[in-house]
Amino acid sequence: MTLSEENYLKAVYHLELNFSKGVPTNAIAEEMKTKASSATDMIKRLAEKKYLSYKPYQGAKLTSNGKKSAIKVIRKHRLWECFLVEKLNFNWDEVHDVAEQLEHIQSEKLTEELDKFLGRPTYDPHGDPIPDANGNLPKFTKKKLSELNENEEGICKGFNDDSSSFLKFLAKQDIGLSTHLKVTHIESFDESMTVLIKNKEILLSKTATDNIYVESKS
Amino acid sequence: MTLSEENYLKAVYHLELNFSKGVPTNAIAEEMKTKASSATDMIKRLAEKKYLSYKPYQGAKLTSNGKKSAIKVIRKHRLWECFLVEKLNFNWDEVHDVAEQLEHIQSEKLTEELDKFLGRPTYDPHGDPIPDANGNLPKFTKKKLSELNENEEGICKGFNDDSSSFLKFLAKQDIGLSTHLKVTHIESFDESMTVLIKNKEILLSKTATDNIYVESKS
DNA sequence: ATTAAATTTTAGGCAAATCTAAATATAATT
DNA sequence: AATTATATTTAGATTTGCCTAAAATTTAAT
Repeated sequence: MTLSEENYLKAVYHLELNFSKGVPTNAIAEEMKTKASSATDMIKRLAEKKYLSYKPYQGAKLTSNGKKSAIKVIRKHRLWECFLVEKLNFNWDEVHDVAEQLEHIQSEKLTEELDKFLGRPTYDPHGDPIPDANGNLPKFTKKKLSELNENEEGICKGFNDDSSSFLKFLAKQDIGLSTHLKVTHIESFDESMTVLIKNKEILLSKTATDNIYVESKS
Repeated sequence: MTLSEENYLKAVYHLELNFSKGVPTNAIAEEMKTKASSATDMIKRLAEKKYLSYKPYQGAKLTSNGKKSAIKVIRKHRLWECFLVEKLNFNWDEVHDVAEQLEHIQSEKLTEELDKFLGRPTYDPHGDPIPDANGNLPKFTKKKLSELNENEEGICKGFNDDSSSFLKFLAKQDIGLSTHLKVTHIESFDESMTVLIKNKEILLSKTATDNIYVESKS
């Protein structure tokens, strides 16, 4: 499989979350930052190679084979992101471009040893789950903090905004991955939230709670 | 610069050690496992881009620019080899193919942080010197153990044979990177060597001493 | 020095991945 | 339902990197 084919598979995989009954050519083209005609060409090739099923004008769907390949790439991407952040002092917002390159390195042994070296992480620095060697995702429904109700608790599992100002804000409030938190109050008029973190009560705006992902107890 | 261009530059760099007055097209083609006509094509492109100078039928020579680019790739290759061996439990003879892929990852920060993470190594697991960020090689004239005279000492800096039988042999004799050794006797009729390693005298065949590199005191 | 052998280059083609422009099919609107 | 707009596909070109076969050049040998 070529590098470009891998990238297309990944794109289709991500898009299937929003287009469950066939991913439109245009959506793929947009995701790949290319033209629809180029996307058509590639879709045809991937269909020929049985990575996806495709009928003209009806969009594309990954086969189980295609899905498996996509997940392999995603696994590598997220493992490398962990490596970059935890071992090489990268910030969350710096890892993506490099991980986009590293995810295409072909070596079963490398992936396996990297996984081991990192202590078999289950989430990447953005809080996205890392598939295991068999392609199984940890069953974890990512939920926005803003979706929790009063008195519900959760464990912080990721963030949706990588801007350095947001990161600084989080650091100041002492919020990080796997931080435990409990919603003590929700202000109805602006949906701001009072949250208990490490025995301290903190007020978070709706904008903030929309960008924090938690794993909820309930 | 494309991946293929980088590989050609690296090939020419290595070949210049043997062909100081212009690297023949055929040598490049052989090194790249491709045909002479393909090599000609690429040489022309690299010449156009000022990575090397080239006159038809006269072979190729790297420009200072081309040399700099080649050294950058080599630096990354050797750093990754260190990483694979020291952190991910690869054996010396397993690293090459993966390092061939990793050497093309583009990220100044990645290279710099990897170097730091590894403790700024100066030699890779094969004993080859690692250029620093400015392209400077540690001044170390690689010498075969077989080139030492009686009573000379040296520090083991690399091996030329990656076969697992040779590696096992080395392990059994307790010879590794940076092992100190002293030549106590050379048998003139077969050039076998008696070597003092960690207070033990060991007999090594010419075949063995030809494949062990040392940094000599003198 | 002429011929023979080896090396190198040119010419013409092919596959991957992209593009623009034109044609076709589907969806939306009046 | 006919028309307009949007989405998708096709057709034809381009670039990179490779190939084979033929032509040209250099080197070696008689």
